This record gives sequence, structure tokens and C-alpha cells, in this order.
Amino acid sequence: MNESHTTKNRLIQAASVIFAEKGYREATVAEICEAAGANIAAVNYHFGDKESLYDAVWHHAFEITASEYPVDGSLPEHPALEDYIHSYARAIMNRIFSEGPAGLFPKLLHQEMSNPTLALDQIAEEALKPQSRFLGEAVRAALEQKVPEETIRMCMHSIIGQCAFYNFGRALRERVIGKKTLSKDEIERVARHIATFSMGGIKEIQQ
Amino acid sequence: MNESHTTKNRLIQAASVIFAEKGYREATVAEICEAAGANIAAVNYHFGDKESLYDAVWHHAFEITASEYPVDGSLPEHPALEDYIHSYARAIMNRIFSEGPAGLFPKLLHQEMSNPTLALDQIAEEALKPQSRFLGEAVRAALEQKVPEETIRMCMHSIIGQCAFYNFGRALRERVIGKKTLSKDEIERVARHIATFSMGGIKEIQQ
Amino acid sequence: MNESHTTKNRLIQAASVIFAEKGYREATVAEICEAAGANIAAVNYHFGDKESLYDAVWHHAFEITASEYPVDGSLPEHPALEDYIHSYARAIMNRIFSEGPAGLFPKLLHQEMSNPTLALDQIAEEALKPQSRFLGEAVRAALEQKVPEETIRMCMHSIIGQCAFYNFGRALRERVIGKKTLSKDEIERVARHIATFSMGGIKEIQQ
Amino acid sequence: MNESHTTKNRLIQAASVIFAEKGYREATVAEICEAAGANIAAVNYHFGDKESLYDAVWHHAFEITASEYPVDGSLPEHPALEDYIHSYARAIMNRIFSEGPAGLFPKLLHQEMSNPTLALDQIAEEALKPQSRFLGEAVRAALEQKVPEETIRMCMHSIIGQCAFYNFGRALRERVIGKKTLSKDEIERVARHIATFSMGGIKEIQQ
DNA sequence: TATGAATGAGGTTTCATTCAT
DNA sequence: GATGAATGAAACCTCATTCAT
Repeated sequence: MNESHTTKNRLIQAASVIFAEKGYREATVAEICEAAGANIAAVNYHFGDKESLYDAVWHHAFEITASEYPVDGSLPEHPALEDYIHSYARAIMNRIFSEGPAGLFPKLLHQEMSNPTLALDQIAEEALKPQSRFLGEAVRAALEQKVPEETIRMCMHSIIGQCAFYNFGRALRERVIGKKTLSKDEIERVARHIATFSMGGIKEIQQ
Repeated sequence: MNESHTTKNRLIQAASVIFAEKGYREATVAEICEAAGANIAAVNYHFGDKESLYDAVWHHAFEITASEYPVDGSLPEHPALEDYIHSYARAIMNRIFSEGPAGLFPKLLHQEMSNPTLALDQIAEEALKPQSRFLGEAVRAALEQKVPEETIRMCMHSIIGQCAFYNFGRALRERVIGKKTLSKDEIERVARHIATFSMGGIKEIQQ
Repeated sequence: MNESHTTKNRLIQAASVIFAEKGYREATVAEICEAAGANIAAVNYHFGDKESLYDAVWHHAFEITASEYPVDGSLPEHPALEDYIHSYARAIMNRIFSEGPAGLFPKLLHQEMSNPTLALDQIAEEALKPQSRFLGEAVRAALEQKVPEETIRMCMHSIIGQCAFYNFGRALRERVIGKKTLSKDEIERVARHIATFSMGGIKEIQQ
Repeated sequence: MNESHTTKNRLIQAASVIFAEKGYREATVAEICEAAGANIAAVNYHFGDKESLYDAVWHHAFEITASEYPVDGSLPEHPALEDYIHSYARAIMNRIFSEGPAGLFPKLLHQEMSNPTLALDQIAEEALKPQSRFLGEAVRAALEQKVPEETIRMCMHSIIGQCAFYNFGRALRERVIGKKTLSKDEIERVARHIATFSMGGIKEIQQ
């Protein structure tokens, strides 16, 4: 049997979508099984319990998003700081507005962060720290250690926050601004904006 | 009887904390009643159902946070753009890291945004749009209409995103950076940083 | 205070309508009190409990219907059997299709007969046996004791059944025939029909 | 497993008896499950909710009563009107006084008619209209269209009412007359009485 | 005489999990 | 390797009744 169509895989795929949409608690084992075309007992049979399925979903979702939109995916040959920021912002924005499986990771992250389970510790360690370091080292190098560590951290947060807002603020943007999604062009403009804005910010901070 | 100690008020207070911590669905009527020292049927007696209690909690939480930390609370006599941004950022940061009742609103907002209920529509309209407008008009005035509306919106998102990150990113910051809360001094420095960084960003964008 | 507008009376009146419509169990004390413009505790205060209110309602409803439409209300001077039957049928039909308070008794009776409470025993004794005897004696007299008691009883049931059908069959007639109520004229024709039909039946039985 | 002893079937059987005795609202899921020897969650597992179980009970009860006592069950070769009436009356009387499962349908009908649920619409359409038509056509044929439609309807109601009285009047007959049930012989005599009485009535009406 | 807050018992329903097959 | 029936715990909600005022 084609490995990607085993019951186990179908469960992970169906669960990804449902967990992303509703969060861990609101998603029911029954609806996941039904969406996967599997028996009600399938989750417990294949994964032991609901929470272990959730873990499996996380790994699946991160693998997809990280390989489809790596944070260093748009770096030129000899990248300057602005290139690093732009590459990071572009990847994150593409993930956030992806309507395919690559879009599941940000949605899961959003769910998870309001009600952290044990999964978040692992995710933070394996998935998010490396991305954060990617950005942190670029900023640190550019500032040439003339500034205290706290300042570097605040700059990083300013950059990450600008990107993350498009994920966490999704429901709000729909309501306050009325836009549900962004076109490819808009995504490009936003990524460019974040890079430019952040470069201006860092220059100002340096003085 | 002292009005602030009626069963109804005790329910709202207990529910605020529990909803903020766990979200609407995960919080149970039973634990709220127990925490309020009330009977299991008290919620239905005083509010009709769980959802109406939730609405009451929202209004309560917003009133407190908005009166304790208004977004225009640190404006000088003739404020420049940087003053607007600083006042906004300072209020938001203080709300986020308040350990008292003023801290409940951001936490409720975080919960709500991952699983929006009907409450969010009302909150967006009544509480968040005005704050957003406060910032938007300051930015628009400073940029003197030389730039397209999309640019203004992106700048606003850059500012809001920097602040909001400290709310939505809470669980992550704890895990990646290891800091759970910020001291008064740190809050002041972050607010100042966001104002400075954003001014630099806006100047860069203008060119 | 006008006696008919005391809280106690308003409760009885409101409860009559609601019990008639929904039956004992489905009617709630809360809605009765609200309809009567009284406090939620009023029923227990004035009547002790829900069931005692129910008893009070019965007496109220029977008094009204029996005085407005007595079964001997249309008897001529020297009545023949057909006159007795006609008078009985006319009274019952008028009660059943009354839209005022006189219509409450048949509706309560309908409710009660599918789920008898202790109230039914009393009602049967005080209200229904006398009416039954009214008809029974007329039939017995007309048949001149030439027939066994069982035959007399079956004839009575034939008469009563024809009338009662318009009460118990109400929901069904609406659905099968599509008529919700009867005009004054129709009521007269039905009463006349039942008298004629029954006289024919009794004559046939006698042979 | 023997199909008639599955949990689902045991639930229907237990529920039939309890719904017939107490009506929809008064019957509790808990007592039904206990009577069926099943878990409290069994109703929701097998039927979704209480109301769907109720529907299933209706179909079950009607199938049994209609196959055990069909309204045309006693028709001779070339039936006259009296034969139709007698066959109808005999079937209805047998249903009403059956102490087995065939007796559940009239009891359910009685309950339903004092507090109609959506089920009644369906029952009226599927179960009762055909029976009513069976009688109606026989009467219409016998009267040779010399009489207005209203007269035909009133004659039908006279016949149906005489039968139905033994169902709806059950609680009353117990109290006023003191007889709880009828023997086989009595049932036969009542059916014969209704046929004779009705023929006399119809003849009288025709003149 | 009357009230409004409060309560406890009990209702239906949901759902993750188990177990025999 | 997989299933469908079954379960127990716990969720929200309803409602007649009580009690202090």
C-alpha cells in the first residue's frame, strides 16, 4: 500500500486540518476519524491517545512548512542584515498565508500558544529556537556588539512581532480591517516593508 | 451588602481569571462557581448561561484595563508622533504585564483570538477599533498623506505587532528566552524601544 | 383590593391557561409566575407547591365551564331523550370550542387523562359522574329497562365518545382534516347531528 | 447475536413501554436505559438523541399494531357498510385493550395527542390518514353521494369517536365505571354494538 | 404579605477511551 | 491490523423549592 495513504497517515492529515482550525480541546476524536475515513477507535489504536496524535501532527506540520518555506530561502550570495530580515519575513508571511498544508503550522502554533500543552516545549526547542537564532546572529553581527544584549533582543522581538502579528492577529484583521487573506503581491510588499522598516528601526536604535 | 461582594460580582471576578487562563471552552461552569464560592446553578441564575457570563467578563475586563492604562495616558502637551507611539506602547505593555485585573484583558484577547466566539465581533468594534484609530490618525497626520493608504496600514501593523508580540508570544518567550515577566524598568525600556524603533522605521519608509 | 385581582387569583388564571396548553409537567412555575406578574416564590407562598396550584386551577376551570355551559342548559319543558342528548352534546361542544376561560376545562381534562394525577379522582367524582348520570338516567328511562345494563352503558359511551372526540381528537383533526376550530353554526349542526345519529343508533339497538 | 436482542432493540422495546406510560417528556433517558439493561449513554450512541429514539419507537409500535390488528382484518367476501364499520371497530378495540406490544400504539397516540411533538405530523400522515380513508370511502359509497360532504365527515367522526373513547377515556372509565380492561367477549360485544349503533345512526341521518 | 437570591437534585448530551471480536 | 459496540465521567442546563429579609 502506498505509504502516504495508510490509515495512520490519513489520520495525521485529517487531524492537522481540524486541530489547526479548532485547537486541541475543541477537536473531537470522532470527527477526526470520520474525516480520515477511519474507525472511531483508530486514533487510540494507532497513536495510543488523542495527545500522541497531536504530537505526531506537530512534527508533520513543521516538516512541511520548514521544507516548503525555509527562513533562509531567499538569501542572496553575500547577504546583508536587510537580506536576512527580508528572507525571514518572506518565509513567515508565506507560511501564514499558505492555504495548503504549509499553512497549518502557523495555525497550530497560534492555537498552542493560548493553551500550551507539553508539545510546545518540544516545538520551541526543535523548531522555533533555530529560526530565532538565524535572525539573532544576523542582528548581532550587524550591530558589532557595540550594544547590550537586551537591545539586540528587543530588536529581534520587533522584527518577529511584525511578522507574527499577521498570524496571531488574523481574526482581528478580518474584523477591524476586513481583509481575510493577502495576495502573492501583497505578501511580497509586506515582507519588503518589514525589512525596510526594521532596518530604519535598527539604525535609529544604534544612534 | 457591599456591592462588590455580591455573588454576581464574585462570579465575574472568578470567571475572569479562569477564562483568561484556560479560554472559554476549557473553563467549566463548575470550577468557576467553586472559585466564586457559589452554587453550581449560580451562573444560570445570574447570567442565564455560560456564554452570557463570558460577555459580562469581557465588559468587566475591558473597563478595568482601559481605565487603568488608557492608550493616551502618557501624552505630553503637544504630542509628536513618537509621543503617540510611546504612549500607546507603554499602555499596552503595562496591560500585558499587569498581574492584577488589568492584565486579564490581554489574556482574554489572546484566548479569544485563537478560538473566536461571537464576543470577538463586539470587542473588536467597541474596544479595539478605537485604539487602532488612535494610532492610525497619528501616523496618517505625521506622514502628511504623501504615502498610499496601504503603507500607513503596514506601518500601523508594524507598531501594533511589536506590542502584541509580548502578549501572544508570552508562552514562547518563556520557553525560548526563559523570562516569564518584565520588571517596571524593563517595561519602560521596551516601550521606549518600540517608539524609537518605529520612528526609525517610519522615517526609512518615507524616503 | 378587588378580589379577582389578588396575586393568588392572577396565579390561578395564568396557570389555567398554561396548564391547559402544556400539561402539568411541561408547565414551569417560573413561567406561570411571570405570566401572572408575580414573584418566582409566589406559587409556593400562596399554594404550598405546584401540585396544589394545579388543584386550585381545576376547581376554577370546572366552575366556569359548568356555569357557562351546563349540560341541561338547552332542555325544553318536557324533554324527550333526544332533547337530553342534544342538550348534553351542545354544552360539551360549546365548551370544547370556547376560546375563553370556559374552554380551559376540556383542555385540562385532555392533559390530565394522558397522565392522571390525584386530581383526576376528585374531578371524576365531583364533575364528571354527575354529567354522566344526567345522560345515563335519560337513556335508562327511555329504554324502559327492557335492555341489560351493559347495553345502556354502551349507548352512553357511544354518545359521550362522539362528543369527546372533538376534544381528544383536536390535534388530529387539525392534521388529518385541516380544520382548527368550528364556527357557532357548525357547533350547532354537530350537536344536532350527534342527537339525531344517537337516536337512530338507540332505536336500532332496541330492536 | 439474535437480532431481536441487540442493545438497540432492547432500547426500543423498553422505551415503547415507558413512553406509552408516561409520555415523551416525563420519560427519562436514564430509566429507559436502566430498563433496557444498557448504559446511560446508549441512547445517544444508538439513536443520537432522545427524540430520534422516540421516532424509532413510533415506527416500531405502529408496525406491530397494524400487522396484528389491521383495520380490514374482519371483512367478509362482499362487505356491506356495517361490515366495514365492524371490522374497523373490532381492530381498534383489540388494539386498545391489547396488553402486549400491540397495545402500545394507542397509548402512545393518546400521550402524543395531548402534547404533540413533530412525530404526530408524520404519524397522522403515514398511519392515521389511511385508516380514516378506509372508513370514509365505505361511508361515502353507502350514502351514494346524496348527502353533503360535511354530513359524511360528521358520520365518520361519530364512528371514530365511539371507538376512540375507549382509548382516550381509559383513565375516566376506570374511575367512573370502575372497569380497567375488557374481556375478549366484551370487546366483541362492543365492536358489534358500535357497528349496529352506527348503522342506525346513519339510516336516521339519511332520512 | 411578599420577595429575590440561592440551591440541589436530576435532566440530556458529549466524548475519549476500552474491549471483544 | 482494524472495528463497532459500549462505557463512565463530566459537561451544561432546568426547575421546584427554600430561606433570609
